[in-house]
Amino acid sequence: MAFSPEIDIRRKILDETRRLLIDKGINDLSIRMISRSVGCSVGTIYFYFENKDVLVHALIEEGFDIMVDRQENIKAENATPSERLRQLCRVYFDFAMENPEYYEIMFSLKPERMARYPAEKYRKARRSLELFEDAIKDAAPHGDNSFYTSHLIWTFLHGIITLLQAERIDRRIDRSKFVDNALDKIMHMCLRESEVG
Amino acid sequence: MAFSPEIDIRRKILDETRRLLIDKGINDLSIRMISRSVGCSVGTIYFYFENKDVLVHALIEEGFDIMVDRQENIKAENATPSERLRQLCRVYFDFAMENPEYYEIMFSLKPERMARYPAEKYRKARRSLELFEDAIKDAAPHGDNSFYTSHLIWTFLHGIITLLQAERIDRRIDRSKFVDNALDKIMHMCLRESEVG
Amino acid sequence: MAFSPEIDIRRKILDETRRLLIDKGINDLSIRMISRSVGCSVGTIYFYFENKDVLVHALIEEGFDIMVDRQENIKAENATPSERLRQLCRVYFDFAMENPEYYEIMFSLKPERMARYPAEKYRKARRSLELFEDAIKDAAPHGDNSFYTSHLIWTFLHGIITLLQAERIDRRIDRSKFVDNALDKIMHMCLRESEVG
Amino acid sequence: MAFSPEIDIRRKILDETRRLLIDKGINDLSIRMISRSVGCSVGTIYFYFENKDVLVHALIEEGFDIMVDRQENIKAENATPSERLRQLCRVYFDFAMENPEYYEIMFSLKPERMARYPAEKYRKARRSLELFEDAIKDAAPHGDNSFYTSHLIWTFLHGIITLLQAERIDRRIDRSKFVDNALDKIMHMCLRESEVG
DNA sequence: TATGAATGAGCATTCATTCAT
DNA sequence: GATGAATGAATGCTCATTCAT
Repeated sequence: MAFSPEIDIRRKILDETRRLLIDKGINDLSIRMISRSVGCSVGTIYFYFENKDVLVHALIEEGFDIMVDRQENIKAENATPSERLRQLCRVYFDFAMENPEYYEIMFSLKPERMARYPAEKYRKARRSLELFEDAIKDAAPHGDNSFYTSHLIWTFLHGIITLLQAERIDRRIDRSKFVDNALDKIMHMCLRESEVG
Repeated sequence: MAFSPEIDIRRKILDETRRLLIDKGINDLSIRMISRSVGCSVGTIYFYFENKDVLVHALIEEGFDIMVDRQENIKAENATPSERLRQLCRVYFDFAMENPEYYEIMFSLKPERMARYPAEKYRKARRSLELFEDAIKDAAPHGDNSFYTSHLIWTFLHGIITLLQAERIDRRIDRSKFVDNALDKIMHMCLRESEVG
Repeated sequence: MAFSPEIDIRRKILDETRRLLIDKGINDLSIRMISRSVGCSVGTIYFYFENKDVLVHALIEEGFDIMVDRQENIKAENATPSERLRQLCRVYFDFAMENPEYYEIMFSLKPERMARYPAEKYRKARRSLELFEDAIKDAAPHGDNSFYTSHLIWTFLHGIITLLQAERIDRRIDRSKFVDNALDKIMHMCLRESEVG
Repeated sequence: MAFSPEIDIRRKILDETRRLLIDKGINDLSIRMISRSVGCSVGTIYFYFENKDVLVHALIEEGFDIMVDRQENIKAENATPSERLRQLCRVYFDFAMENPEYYEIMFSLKPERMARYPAEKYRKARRSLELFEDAIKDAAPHGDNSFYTSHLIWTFLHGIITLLQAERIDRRIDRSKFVDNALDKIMHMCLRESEVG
């Protein structure tokens, strides 16, 4: 009971789209390009995805699935709460740097430029941030502004990620040290924030 | 030495392009549209600008001119160095929020997706960051990592700006308070960084 | 002798097609749309109808069935022959105005632009005109040009109908009065035609 | 000072469009088809005509120009008023039969299926009908319902024309006699109408 | 019977760019 | 300097139709 050579065209469409996203970006991505890459007709794309936005939405969903899955499966039984928070940040950062195409459509698309991401799917998108919140609560249990703080951490991470991906960070700066240092500061901020603020 | 009735078509092209950029965004900006707006032929655009990328580069340059100009003209004679640093951040943030389309082409375009921004123009682009560095040196004269710190501040600001512009920040969060709070933390970080690190 | 749950898919296809024809028009009617409406696959449509033209022919046939049925079932036992003729005209006119999309495919499609309407089906199409002929014979029994006259009446009715449907008739003209008046003239013509001509 | 081989592309586009309209009809007319026929690129069509509707509108205008011109230039100094009216009808009929493509877009397009014909152009479209009105006033000066009557005549002519063009008229009917006979009746109607009504 | 996956050609429209004048 | 005519390739998307299962 062998698989046909075209194991799963839907899958192939998603994969090729992702691949193309990396070097073309969302704006220069076209259905025809994808169909050429996949080796099928344009019509076939439309058979699996109602339109271009729906196809991109499917990829966004995948991205959140993968990222949140990684975040939830951090193995750190003996780690201190603050070590866990730091690992969460690392996982977020690493996911972004390893999957710039996912990251771009997940966090950089301006809503006015494409159909609104369906509301029901937003829950998963929010899950990532909730994990930050939870970890902050654990690391600094006396504070109650974990919601606020999680956004601070997130925006900081996002800034580093996007400027690195846009190649705007001076090459003299050691990327790894920079991130570690930034995370140190984030950690510190969070503790003070929760203890004091 | 009279001016021709069309004082400066090149100027007019840039002005109209800027205007169009602001309400259409870079991706919906077309040469034809610009020529229609300016009231000249497409050919004329190509007379002054080799191609679309060159025109966009000119816009990027203008963006930096405007922003750096604002940063350099902060009037704060009696302000403390740290107040000045804070104002610098504010000016950067405000420029970004008031000119999202400029900000996007200045900081979010991925270099592999368009003709390389000419090396000589990068100097002006770097000038903005140098102003941060200088302000940090003043505010914390004993440290020597102002280069590093300026990048930290910058990435933080950039993260907030881009997530706000992509409408990813929860609406429950008061934008103004969030930014002020973030700036407080940035300031604090910088001083400790410079004093201690 | 139980019916299958899908009593008659062919019937359902025709019904949905008719429904769609009415609010979309023949040109915006697509096989896919029909299959979606019916709840079957496109293949199923092709199982019952060789191609789109055949399906449209079936619709034309239905149109003639409905119209001729109405014409034949005029209840007017005590009416004079000329009153009956007038009613026949009214029924024709009303059918056309109530079912513009039907009327269009029945009478306005140019034969060179689609597969020839099958010869055997033309009989029913002609039936409508024969009813006019019969009525004219009754109303003016002495003439023998009822064939000719029926065409005159028909073309007149058709002209009014199509110009009304194309919204070319001045709005100041009261549609109902206009038609009544036209019918008066048609009647008058027919009598004279038959008596004199 | 010889003409270039492409005397006037705009003209050629209009001519080819007209030619294609004859056997394809408005619904199966495509810009690509036209460009192929003309031997130019699609872009060239769009250089001369903003879009498909504008191109068709230009043809409609041409049609009215030609038809009204013919109607206005009837030479009939010694003719009686009723002879003049009859000639007007003849010219209308002949124009329609000789130029079915013009006639179709001039009088059969349903407004919901394309952009509204620009209001300012309607004046010329109405001119044709006004000529009928004037002729009726001359032929039957005592009546005052020439407006109404002109519509009657027009609808009658239109019905004959469209059914002939759709090849719905029985071949046994002699087209020329049929029209003459119909015109007789129309004439008669008009006189009575005006005298009596 | 009925399906669903797939195709290839088509649609109107827009684009950056060229080039003779 | 500046124009305007022209192109070829691209865009997202829809279509009638086929066919192995």
